[in-house]
Amino acid sequence: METLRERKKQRTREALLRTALEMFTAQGYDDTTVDDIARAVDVSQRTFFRYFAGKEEAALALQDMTVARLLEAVRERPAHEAPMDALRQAVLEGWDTLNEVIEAVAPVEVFLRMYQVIESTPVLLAAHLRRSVEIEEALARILADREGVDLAADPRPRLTVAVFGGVMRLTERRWSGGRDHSLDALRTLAVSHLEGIGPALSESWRTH
Amino acid sequence: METLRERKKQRTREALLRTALEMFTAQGYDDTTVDDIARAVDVSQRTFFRYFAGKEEAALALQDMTVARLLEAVRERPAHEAPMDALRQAVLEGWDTLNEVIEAVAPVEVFLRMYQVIESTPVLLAAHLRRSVEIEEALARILADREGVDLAADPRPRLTVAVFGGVMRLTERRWSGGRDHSLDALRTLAVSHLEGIGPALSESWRTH
DNA sequence: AGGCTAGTGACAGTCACTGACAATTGACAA
DNA sequence: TTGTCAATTGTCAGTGACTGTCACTAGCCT
Repeated sequence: METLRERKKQRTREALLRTALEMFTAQGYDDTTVDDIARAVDVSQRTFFRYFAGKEEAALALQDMTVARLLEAVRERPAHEAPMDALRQAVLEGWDTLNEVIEAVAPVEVFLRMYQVIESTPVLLAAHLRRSVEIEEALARILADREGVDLAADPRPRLTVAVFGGVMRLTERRWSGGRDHSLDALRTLAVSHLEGIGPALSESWRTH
Repeated sequence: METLRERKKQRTREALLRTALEMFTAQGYDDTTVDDIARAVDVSQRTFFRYFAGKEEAALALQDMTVARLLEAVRERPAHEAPMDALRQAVLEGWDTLNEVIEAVAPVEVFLRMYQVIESTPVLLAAHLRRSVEIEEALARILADREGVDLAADPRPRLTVAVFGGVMRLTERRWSGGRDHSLDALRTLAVSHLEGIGPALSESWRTH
């Protein structure tokens, strides 16, 4: 059983996060000050920064929660799958179980809306991209492990992940720039992009 | 002939930029305040912000100067080249003529050292990555134009650029994390990575 | 019950950045 | 050359993210 103190902390953190996400999606990231959030939760601004390293961290918290799951999913993919297939399947799997991961904090709808906010807020997009670099490094390690190659000597794990990551970021961008902001549209677009890598890399497009 | 006023402005801007780059590479980005830079150039802090939208813009100015050249180079690549080849050749070409572009402001050495600073400074790396998104969008437009396809309907231009961009960012990262920080090492690594895309995407690595 | 300590609020300070206004200085015509 | 206009700059005040410090409160544990 958790102690009262721990439960209180948990509640404060969740209140801050929920309020922050609500305000970010409602009035935009830049137009929401940390003071606003703290005031709405009725804690001091200083307390906000005791729970989150910065405003960005709160904004990206939901996306962050899905990362651990993704890495796990890749690790658990059957060994016979080609690396790129394992990555694809793991991502799709992650989206299927999205709700289980974030439901304690926010509904899937908020997760998806935060993606729009991220893509349309330069400073948030920048932070998001920087984080994906770290995720890609972790993925490369997992792939190297899975395939039994030496990450220091063999560039293929990082290369595969770089290609995959580039395509996934394109997917995020086009999805959030499009009209259909459903999870299903995201899935469809991702699969279509991943299948399109081969054709796109072929010699010329004009000979159709 | 330029007017005196314009020459003065030019001189102020270059002094600010040169000083900023010098301080960034010498003592790090975070440890250099805008006040430091302004004081060193003997202008007010306000003036710094009249020449640069922010501290980041000064830090990324050199890298920015090479972008226009890169886009031009892609446009001028022979039409028979495959899209990915055109991108590769344009980048290599850009590095060959690097000095011509930036010599008015700083030597190539500073350009290369700023890359280390960017890669090792989270907030700068984030800004750099965000900018590459915009560059990729421009590249996709150029490719679509070159190949005569409709960017809105055909995902191949963006897909190609996404893959290319992912691999180039991997190149930057590994280069700056390595030992040899020469332009030649960067070239070699880029070529090796671009050639490795195919093999990395193959079914399995274990069958060698 | 009372000491210990984690968690918090209040306060002061730094740094990036912005708006407003006054002072300066180059440009240009009379 | 001189006076006017406009561009450039400095000063000042303010906002917002973030950090260090310190005293205080409240849960914890004996």
